[in-house]
Amino acid sequence: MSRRRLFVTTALPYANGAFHIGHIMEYVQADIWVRFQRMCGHEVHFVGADDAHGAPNMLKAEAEGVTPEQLVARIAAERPAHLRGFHLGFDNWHSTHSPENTELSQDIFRRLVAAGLIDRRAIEQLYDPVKGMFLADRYVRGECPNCGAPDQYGDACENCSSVYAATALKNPRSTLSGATPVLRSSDHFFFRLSDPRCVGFLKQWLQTPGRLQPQVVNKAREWLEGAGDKALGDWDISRDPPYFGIRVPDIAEEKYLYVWLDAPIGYLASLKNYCAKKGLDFAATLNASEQIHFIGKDIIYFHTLFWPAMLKFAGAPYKVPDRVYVHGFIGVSGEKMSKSRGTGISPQRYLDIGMNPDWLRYYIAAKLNAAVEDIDFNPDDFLARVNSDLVGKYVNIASRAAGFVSKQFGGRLYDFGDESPPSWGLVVAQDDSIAEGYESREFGRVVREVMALADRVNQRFDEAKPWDLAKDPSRRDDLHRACSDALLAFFALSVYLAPILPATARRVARELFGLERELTFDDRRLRPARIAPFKHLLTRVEEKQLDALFELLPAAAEATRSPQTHAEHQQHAAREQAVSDVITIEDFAKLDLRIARIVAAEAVEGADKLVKLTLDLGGETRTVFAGIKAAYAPEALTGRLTVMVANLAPRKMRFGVSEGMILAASGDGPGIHLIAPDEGAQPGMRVK
RNA sequence: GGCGAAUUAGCUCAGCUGGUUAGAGCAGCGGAAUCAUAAUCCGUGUGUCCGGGGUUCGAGUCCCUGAUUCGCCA
Repeated sequence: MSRRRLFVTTALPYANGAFHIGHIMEYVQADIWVRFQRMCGHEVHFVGADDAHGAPNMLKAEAEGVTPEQLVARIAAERPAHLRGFHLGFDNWHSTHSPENTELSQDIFRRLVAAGLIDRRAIEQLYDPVKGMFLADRYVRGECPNCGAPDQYGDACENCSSVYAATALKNPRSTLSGATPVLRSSDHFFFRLSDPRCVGFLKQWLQTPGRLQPQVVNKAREWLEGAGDKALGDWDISRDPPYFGIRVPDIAEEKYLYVWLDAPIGYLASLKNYCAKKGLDFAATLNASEQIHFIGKDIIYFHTLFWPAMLKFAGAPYKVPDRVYVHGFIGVSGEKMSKSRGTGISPQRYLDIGMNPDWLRYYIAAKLNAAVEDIDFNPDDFLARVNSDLVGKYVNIASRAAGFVSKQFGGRLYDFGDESPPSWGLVVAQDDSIAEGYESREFGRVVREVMALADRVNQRFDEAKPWDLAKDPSRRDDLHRACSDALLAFFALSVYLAPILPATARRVARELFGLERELTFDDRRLRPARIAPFKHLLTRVEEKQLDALFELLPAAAEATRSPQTHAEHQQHAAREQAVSDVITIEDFAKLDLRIARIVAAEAVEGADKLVKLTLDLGGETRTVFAGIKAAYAPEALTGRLTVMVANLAPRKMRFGVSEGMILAASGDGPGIHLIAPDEGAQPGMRVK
């Protein structure tokens, strides 16, 4: 096979928080694929970057009292340790807030202007007069213009699922300040995606065989070929200040490129930054490489319509993506993962409590295929799978055979010469299928095949009965052959698993077989001559480790088990006068208490005690139902600061989902007393 | 609401363009073995292939319909 040159990216994580399990899944998928390509001798430039711009980052930084740059830098500082922790072999990790990205984004914008694909149009938008900024749909709430449901977001109604413009909401208010937004006009730039040139190009781009998964092509075509009110629209790509982003070039006014325009360009910026470090020519490298993006299904729209069209009409040296590989979401125990609510598995915690990253990589690989399907992380399944497959089957081969060779043959493996050792031969014969599985991202199939081979090797070893052979000096040769065969097969299996288990395979190669270089896929046929005394390669997953990983979940389970409302919950808690059992500082640390600003409060119709609160946590907005109607008029609450439990499991109530709980004191008598922080506290600050 | 996807053994999942009695791993049960991190090996599956129609000599696989779950409708 000729040497491929590959430029591989993963979707850029938003730089306002740590990695979550979904990011790690995507990186593991891409990393496995990349490692396999490298093992085949192909040249890969594998890059990522932080997605730094946009309103949410700006607001979060503001809430924390830092600049957006400081916020982004703080998040960026965490990245390397997490990436290394999971053995993710990115060549470069950069940021969209960088000179390269500014240059490339402005260049692409100018070229699109030159191509006649950028329009300037005045549009009317809701504007927050208090905050002094235009409001994206997510920052406006009001009554649904269709069904009248209260407190709906500015884009769609959760009650009647009608879709509308934020300007259509009745009694709208800004979730940032609580103020009533006003309509204001401003000029925006639009990318003319509906231009026949774009549509024509995209139709052809989408259909190229091998470029996209069929499901993705269908989805994209649906958007592309939509008619009537579903027709493809032009894309609003500029924002007015204040905005954290890249300036629209060549105009006097202060306007910024929309974060979604500069984010994918961050792929190129990271490559460019990498090329500079390596002394490579950026344009030449880009053009010589297949450009491949791994993304989640949530951002198909951007990567199959805007992104290729932008690149196409920007012209050389830019080139359109060769392939976009889409994966589904990862859930935990059947629950949907939520970025904001803290459910799911914390990758940070996984590493902190010392769990082996290869376990997670293996489990993810076992569940992944090339389709756009969601997968589920199930703790019991994880434990069973890792322990029985990796320890029970795979490592066991080396563990049971190595002792004989070390003790009886001084670590020397039998020389089979031209003869093909049976177990080894069995394993090696499967190479095409394994390679094809990796190439096509059918990792689940690879894992199944490798484990089936491990089964066969164990079976043959059993049939040879080396423990009997060892008792019969005349059969010494048979013993040597059987054990060596098993160990050679084990080595070949390790080569197969190396993309998935890089750390483990590396130890096998170095510590057992004395191979000091990186493994290649050709090494599957290598027959090492010696093996060092066996030492444990992988420990088993212990249940208590999973308990530690999920420590936050028992509380969530408790909360969902009982149908009591928050109001009752709060009152119930207050009734118990005796001081509760002693807890440790660790127990206390589980509580994530935050300063929250009540930006809106309204009585809940049909509920005696409930007030529906909209809380600003500093860049993040939560809805909480609190049983404080008896003590507080909703109007009196708006604007004040209080303390909330930010990591309380969300609870579905009759009137909506409550995403936390605010703190209030109460005694035997009537009266509820909301907790308020001292002056200077800002929304989002942690209470501890 | 419209469009789409999913629904296969207790659990996690394979089943390509329809073709013999529907499969794997794990768990369970029975047995063997003792080299190995209680790992391994052998044996063991009466599953309404979500329900209901239909096409066909033949359907988990195609069509219609219903249910549930999820997604998209930018």
